Amino acid sequence: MAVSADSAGQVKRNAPGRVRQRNRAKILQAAEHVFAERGYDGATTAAIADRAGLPKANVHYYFGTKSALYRAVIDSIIELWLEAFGDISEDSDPAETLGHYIRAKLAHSRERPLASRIFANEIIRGAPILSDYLKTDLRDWVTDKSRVLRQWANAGKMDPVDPAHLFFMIWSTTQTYADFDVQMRAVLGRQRLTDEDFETAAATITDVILKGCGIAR
Amino acid sequence: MAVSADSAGQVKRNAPGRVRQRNRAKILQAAEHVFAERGYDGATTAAIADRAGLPKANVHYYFGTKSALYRAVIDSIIELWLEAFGDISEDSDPAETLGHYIRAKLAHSRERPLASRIFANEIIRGAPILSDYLKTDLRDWVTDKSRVLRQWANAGKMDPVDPAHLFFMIWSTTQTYADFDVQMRAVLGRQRLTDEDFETAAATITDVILKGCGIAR
DNA sequence: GTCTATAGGCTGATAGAC
DNA sequence: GTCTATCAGCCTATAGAC
Repeated sequence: MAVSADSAGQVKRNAPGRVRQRNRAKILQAAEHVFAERGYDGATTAAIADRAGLPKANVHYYFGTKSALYRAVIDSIIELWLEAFGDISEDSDPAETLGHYIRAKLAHSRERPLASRIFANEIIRGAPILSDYLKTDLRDWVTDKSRVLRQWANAGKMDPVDPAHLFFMIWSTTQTYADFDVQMRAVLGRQRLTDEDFETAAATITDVILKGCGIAR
Repeated sequence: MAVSADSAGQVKRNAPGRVRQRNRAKILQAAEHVFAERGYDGATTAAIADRAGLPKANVHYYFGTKSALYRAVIDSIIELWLEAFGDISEDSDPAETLGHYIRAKLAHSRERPLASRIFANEIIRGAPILSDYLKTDLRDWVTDKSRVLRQWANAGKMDPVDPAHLFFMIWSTTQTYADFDVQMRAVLGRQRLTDEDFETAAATITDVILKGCGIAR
């Protein structure tokens, strides 16, 4: 079906690999939905194929096994995670830096709730895939940034709050808007969380945490 | 096999219903473990029966279906949830009341992590079972307690922080110690979270949130 | 009340025609 | 490269002997 590249090796339309790339992307996107909604065991390759609009056999053709597909989805999520971590350095202003970090994490919860839920499911399951990442990359990141927070505290820019537990607070308060979305909608009586809800959330979390850490603004 | 009650109706050993009650309890406990570790779809009745030390057929004999067993587990969890909510009333002292509430929620995360994880799984799945509870009991609780927080704010006892979002902060920061236990152990480099870790967590969350809400102590 | 044996359905995965 | 047809295994649930 695909039209090959011409004699010069240049790519025309439907070049080999184009369909492949598009189908892989379709499957990955569908898989993200289904894994987020049903968890690893609850997700079926049939449901993923249906959502992608492809026959089930193609899922196995492109990714081999369900487990490999899950890994591919997890990998794409981890990339996003690292981006969201952003820069926290000694010279930057605590209020601005932490405020920006909190808002970035919250925006991520809003824009990529599926990624957040898959991550949450993976951790609750005991992180069979992500265990290494948590013990290396994430741990190193926290160690590194903790140093910065301690320097801020020494310089009198903030209270001496335990850095690791402070990060746990920031992560949990922001991720809960993706993972526990249903609960918040029920409590707030919304069909969907609105712009205003997210603004109130951002303001509440930022105000409480910055003030709670003794960071002047 | 069971020895019946004697002629006076008094219960001797192995009275009818004793075995039933004990086996039901064994199955419920096993189910809590397996549902927490694997999620609803990942849990199998065989795994639950194995952990309970009973043949698989007994699970169905006592609870009928897997779904009914899951509901029974969820019901027992919700009872615990409501207990943990405790009393927050207008006359009580904000610092003491909220501090106590935060510590109670954190203690619950430590003592009943399985219940917390099952609850988290249920919410992430879209709360098929708990939806009604969230929209009624939980919503009413938040509405009720929000009134108290607003009164505290009007009386100058705390900042006018949005009550619902403040509760979301308290829930997420405390529950994360159960749900994301693996992540914290990886970051802190622990095999298990220690007494000291939980004390640091309690102090950090309480200090930041109370100070962040402008509650004097 | 208990438990073995088994039915019936769904799942991940693949063979093989196109 | 694509997709239909199909398999082997596991899952929930139950029938029926004890």
